[in-house]
Amino acid sequence: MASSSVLTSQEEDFPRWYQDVVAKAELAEGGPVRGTMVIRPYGYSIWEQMQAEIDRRIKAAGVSNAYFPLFIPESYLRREAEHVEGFSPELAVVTHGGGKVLEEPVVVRPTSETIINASFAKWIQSYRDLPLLVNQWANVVRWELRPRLFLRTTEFLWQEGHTAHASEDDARAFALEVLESIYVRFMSEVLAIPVLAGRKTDRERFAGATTTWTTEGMMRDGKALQMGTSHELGQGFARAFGITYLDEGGLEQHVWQTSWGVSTRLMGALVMAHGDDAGLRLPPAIAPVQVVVLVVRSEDGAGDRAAALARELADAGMRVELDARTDTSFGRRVVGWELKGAPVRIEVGPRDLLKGEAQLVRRDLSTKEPVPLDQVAHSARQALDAAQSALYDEALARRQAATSEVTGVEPAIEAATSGFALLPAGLLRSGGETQLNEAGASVRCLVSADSTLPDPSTPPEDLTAVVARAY
RNA sequence: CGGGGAGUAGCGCAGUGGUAGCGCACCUGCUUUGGGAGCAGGAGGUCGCGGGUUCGAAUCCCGUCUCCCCGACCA
Repeated sequence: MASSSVLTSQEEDFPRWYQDVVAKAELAEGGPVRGTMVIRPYGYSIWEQMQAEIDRRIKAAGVSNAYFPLFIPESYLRREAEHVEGFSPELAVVTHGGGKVLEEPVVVRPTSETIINASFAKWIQSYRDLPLLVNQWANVVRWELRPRLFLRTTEFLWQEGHTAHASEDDARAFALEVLESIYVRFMSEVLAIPVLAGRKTDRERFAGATTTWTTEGMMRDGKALQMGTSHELGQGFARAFGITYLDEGGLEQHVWQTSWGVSTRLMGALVMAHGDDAGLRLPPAIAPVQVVVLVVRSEDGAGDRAAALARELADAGMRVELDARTDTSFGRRVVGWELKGAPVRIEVGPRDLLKGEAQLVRRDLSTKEPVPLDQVAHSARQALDAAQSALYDEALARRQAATSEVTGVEPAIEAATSGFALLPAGLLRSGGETQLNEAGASVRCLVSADSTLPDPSTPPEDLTAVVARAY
């Protein structure tokens, strides 16, 4: 009867709670090789929603999808010095193929800058070929010693965009457009997670980038999660791979590039930003099942009425599932849907029909209220809209309450034990960032004084450092 | 790589030399179904692997493999 023992409570042990939810909501489980992950059908359906939303936005920005090989010649990685140095500790290298030792080992892509830029070098001849805007949806492998489902796995799924531009300004503008118009908006409007958009410090910068822009979200335990990055790559890869074009004056120029990605880590963000002790709380915009119509008991026409309601809701454009199982108790089915985070539940039983109503339950608030049968579609739509903004508002209020302004490294470390610390970056001086790292915290990003995206030209020491513990 | 643990049913665990067990999950039947139902019956294990000691090993000894936790990098 008690539903309290379904999950470890967040307060008791947040990491354990996370593991419990991922397992019991049937999102994912570990694969046979350490660090690998089986994404289960329900988890994958959420990822598919994310993909659809992100893909639509990427295409709206003028980017085309393509696909590049999983295997990359090892020599490609070596062409950009900082890039190979950054990735070599986590590379999976294939040394045998077809029963023979390979003449040149191939690496399983940890990211695709090198192999994509080899193509770009062939495709780009003239300024008329620019900008070149390409994205791919793919799996990548980065060998992980301490894996956690969705957050850090050896193999993960992502989208990686790669672009080439005629000027540094064009490249920078595009990197920032992706960050703000695609990532920040997707995360806040669809995932209902408020994020801080800022610049990475040199220490946290992507291997091979000149500037890394990031979006950082706060999880319910006060820790930060990097949710997406957009890099300015400068001309490093262009020089390494000979990506040149003739400008309007007939002069040979190297292109300026960007790359940017979000991964299945977003699944972890979704779980940890909204979930509570009863399970997931999915924002309606991303929920595979927005409304579940639950038949309490099928007697006295309740089953038929529920099925009709489900059709009505689907016709009204909602993603609906009818749960008419009679071989499982009501309580078990309720707990199951709470674990899976369905935003709205419509309960229909004989007792309700006698009163001409159904029960509408909002997952985000745990409120249950009767709704006249002929108004269910209208009420469900309203509840979905309300839940979407309520989840965002709650997450934002939580972050604001757990963010404090500090004026020194020590107070920043203290504040980071429970949330974000805003520290004038000039106060970090030489050893500040190291001191933070030794204490288990880090500079998640640099933002302007009002916590908005900083102007690219502002020197780091004039910005505000967001300090937190991070996943 | 340094330190600390663990390998027994799908999952979680108990079992210090004498017939392989418990909870959950699973199967069958009946009663149930308005917040993880009850009863009865049932299926499921080369006890990580190899060797040794012993009348007899999940248990003791030797070896070996794997996994997990804590310390440096990463979407």
